[in-house]
Amino acid sequence: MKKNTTIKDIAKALDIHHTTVSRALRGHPYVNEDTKKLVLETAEKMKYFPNAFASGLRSNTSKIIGIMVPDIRPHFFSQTISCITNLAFKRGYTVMICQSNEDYEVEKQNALALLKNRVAGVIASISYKTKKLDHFETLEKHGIPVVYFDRVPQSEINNCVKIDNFNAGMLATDFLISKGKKNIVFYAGLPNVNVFAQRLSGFKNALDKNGITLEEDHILFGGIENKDGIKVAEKILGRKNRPDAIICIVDAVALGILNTMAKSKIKVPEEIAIVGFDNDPAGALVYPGLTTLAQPMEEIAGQSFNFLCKRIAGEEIVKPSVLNMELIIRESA
Amino acid sequence: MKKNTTIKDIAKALDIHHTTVSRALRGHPYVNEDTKKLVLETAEKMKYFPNAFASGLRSNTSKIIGIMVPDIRPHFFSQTISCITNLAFKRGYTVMICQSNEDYEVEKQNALALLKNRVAGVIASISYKTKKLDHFETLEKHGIPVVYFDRVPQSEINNCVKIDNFNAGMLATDFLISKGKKNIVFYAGLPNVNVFAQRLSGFKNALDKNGITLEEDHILFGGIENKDGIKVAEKILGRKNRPDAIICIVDAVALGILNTMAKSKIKVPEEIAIVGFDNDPAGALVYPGLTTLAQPMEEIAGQSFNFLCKRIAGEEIVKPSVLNMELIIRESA
DNA sequence: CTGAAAGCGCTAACAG
DNA sequence: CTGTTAGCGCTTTCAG
Repeated sequence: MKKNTTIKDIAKALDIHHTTVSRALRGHPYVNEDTKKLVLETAEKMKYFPNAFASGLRSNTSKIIGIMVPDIRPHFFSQTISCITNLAFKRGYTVMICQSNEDYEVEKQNALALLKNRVAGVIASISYKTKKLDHFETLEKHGIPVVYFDRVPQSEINNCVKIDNFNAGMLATDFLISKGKKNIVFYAGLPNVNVFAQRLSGFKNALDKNGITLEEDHILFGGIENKDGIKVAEKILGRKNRPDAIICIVDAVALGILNTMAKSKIKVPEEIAIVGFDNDPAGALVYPGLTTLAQPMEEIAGQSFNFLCKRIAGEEIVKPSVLNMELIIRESA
Repeated sequence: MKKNTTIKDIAKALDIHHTTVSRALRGHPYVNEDTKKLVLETAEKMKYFPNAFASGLRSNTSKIIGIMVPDIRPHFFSQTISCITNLAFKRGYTVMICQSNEDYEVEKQNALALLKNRVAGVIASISYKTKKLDHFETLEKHGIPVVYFDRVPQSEINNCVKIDNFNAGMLATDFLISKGKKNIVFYAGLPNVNVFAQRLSGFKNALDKNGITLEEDHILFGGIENKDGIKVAEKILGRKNRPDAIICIVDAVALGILNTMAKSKIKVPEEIAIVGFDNDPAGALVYPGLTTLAQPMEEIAGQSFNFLCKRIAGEEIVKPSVLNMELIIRESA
């Protein structure tokens, strides 16, 4: 293990002061062109790499941005993280990624880890269980700006990028109604998850607007995994008065339903149309393909990163970004 | 923006020396129990957070580990990154994640970024285009150990966790033969990608072992996306002498084939059986479900992290970890 | 344009 | 057990 080259080493080699080397390296204006060139060449030759600790210690900030999510694995998060990482790279930032696994205590510790490392800012999507925001407040108090996306705290007004889920719920419903469906079931997943509740409100609103009365048993709750879709499908197939369409707040469940329908030889979308949410890539691979509402992931990532950059630069965000989901029409509806 | 509390602030408040505070905070043995308790309490009260820059500057290392992958988004990578992140968290590490987008220059810059931040170690899966390893050598030269997984450099002998792809290719083939299939096509994807070539060798070997002669047109090459599967399926369906099984080096392509078969009302697996690789989650959601070979992702993550911890601790890895893929039997074969 | 001096926050070595 | 001293590598004054 070789000792790292420092600016002092370069200075010694060139018999100048290390301050000058520092200046030359950073493109400071007050440096003789020749000196500068010489320094740059020598740095290259001596394999100099700046020490982020030392500069961080001085500036008390880094070229790192923190990303906090509940889980890296779902398509939505891996996709947005990937986009943000690419954007960050272009601006000379490296990303530090934390996942809470939907655990409040872990999320808290992650925030502290980012604080210790004095990240320049944080982009976060919070865990379902997070009610208290003190760990984020701590970040802000230490001058680390936080921008939220997707799962934003209810109390946060401006520093966030969110989806108009109400509108998305309407969009899905209107689309099915326009296809002549009248007997639409809405699978709302877990109660008291904001995002889901908003989609449900959109559904109700669309029915209302179209003068369709909502049947009591047309709203279902339950888990949000594939296997839950199988349960739902079986329940629905057992009914005497079968619905002619199902809207599902997550694709995983919709795919479970789709699968069960295929096995039961129910024709989709003729007998039952299905619309999901979130544009899971599997939806494009199944047959029939799943019609779904997609988050504009690149835009979400772009806006979040943009907001964060602004906040890092000291600007204030005065209006949140509210983006719409897009209907992706495939075969299932 | 509040100034951060430092150990000196605590020292001043308690009228003791900051060295003592430092010792107390780190659980150094030579500290009076009472003093220690007092310091800990005061630190808590004054909202002290250690400054990673300062300690990093001293020790020239951090509690950060770097993860380098070509792309965060594919299921395999998001899954392994997620596992590694969780393991790292338990050991007090934070992770820094870099993606190269299969670009050698970006990979190089990412390595430098990790170097600047003096990460404690790196876990890497290299880009297809990476032939020169100087950026990784630079890391090693600066005392940053690198452990490779999945896409490991050919020259790397010990510090890696890899998959026995040859064996996996055999496994898939043997399975189909055991099901009575004789006329098996192998879709080998891009030529000169190691992983794929090894799977192909396994296929050839299995045929050989079973006394089946390999037909010229039973090995196909092409892209590795879903749409390439559609092309392949169409090509095969057009043949007078249709194969009775297809092995596909990636699930994405296998799923494209499966989809086309469903559309063409070809019975799977009766008329054509299909086996994929990599256990894409979509394979579990389609009907019929895709039989596939799965990487033991948790084990890969665990071994990689384990190797890295050993290397950080100064131990040498004397034998690479070679793991086997597991056959996941669903309906398609 | 260049140099000198000081200090960011922390820890290691040494002396009490 | 505690305090002193020094220094990690860099940047920011301030003085030439």
